Amino acid sequence: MSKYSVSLQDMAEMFKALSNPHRLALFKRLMSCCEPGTRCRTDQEMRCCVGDLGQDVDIAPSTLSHHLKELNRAGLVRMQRNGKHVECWVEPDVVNRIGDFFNL
Amino acid sequence: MSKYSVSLQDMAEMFKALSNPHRLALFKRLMSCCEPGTRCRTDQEMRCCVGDLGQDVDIAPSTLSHHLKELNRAGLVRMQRNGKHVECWVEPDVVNRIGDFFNL
DNA sequence: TGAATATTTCGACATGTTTCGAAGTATAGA
DNA sequence: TCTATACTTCGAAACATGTCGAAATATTCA
Repeated sequence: MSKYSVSLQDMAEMFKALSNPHRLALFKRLMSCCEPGTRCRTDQEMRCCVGDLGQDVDIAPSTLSHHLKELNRAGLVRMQRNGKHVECWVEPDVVNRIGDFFNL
Repeated sequence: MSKYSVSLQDMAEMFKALSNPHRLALFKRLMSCCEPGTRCRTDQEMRCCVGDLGQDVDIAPSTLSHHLKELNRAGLVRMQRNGKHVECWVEPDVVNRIGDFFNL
C-alpha cells in the first residue's frame, strides 16, 4: 500500500533538516517555485540557484551553503552545478514520501 | 484556501519535535492507535498513557517524560491526567495542519 | 593567464539537545 | 496516614547545531 517507504530514521533526518526556520524557509521557497497544485517540476526554469535563495534569508553565504547541504543530505533538496551557479530543486516524490508518513 | 494556517516558526517547532527518532516513534504510535483512514479519534479508548508508550522505546522514564513534553509544547500531542495515569493523544487537526503545509 | 563571481570548506565559539539518576509531586487504595 | 504506582523536575555530562569570517575551489570571460 505504501508507495514511498522510508525508515523512521530517514524520516527523522528529514524533519531535523526542516526543524531550522532558515532551512524550512529555503525548503518552502523551493517547494513553491511552481504552479499551485502541480508541484515542482524538475525543469530547468523551475530550479533556483543558491544566490537567489540567499536573497530571502538574512544569513552569511557560508551559513546558507551549510543549510542547503543539510537539506541535500536529508534527501529533501537536489543540487546540481550549472556553470558558476548551483541549481537547487525539490523532487515531487520527496513531498509524497512525507505525505505518506502522515497517511495524507 | 488554507484551512489550517500555522506560522513558519510554529512549523519549524513541530518538525524539531519530530526530528528525534524516539519522539518520532512516540508520535507515530499515537498517530496510528486508530482505524486506518479514519485517523485518531479523541475518544477515551483511543488515548494512550505515558507508561504504555514507554514499553516501545528503550529510554529512562525521565527521558520519556521529557520527549512527551517536547511533543506537547510543539502542539503535536495533547496530554491530560486521568487518575494515576497521564493520557496522550494526537488531534486529527494537527496532522491536517502539516498536510496543509505541504499542500497535500 | 588573471580578475570577477558564485559557492564551499574550515576552524572556532556560543548555544542547544539528549540522556541519565536522584529526588520530588500526584493519585489511589489499604 | 502510609505505601505503591505513575509520572515530572532538576542537575549534570556528553554531544550536536548554528553561525560567522577567512580562505579555498570552481567557473566564466576579458
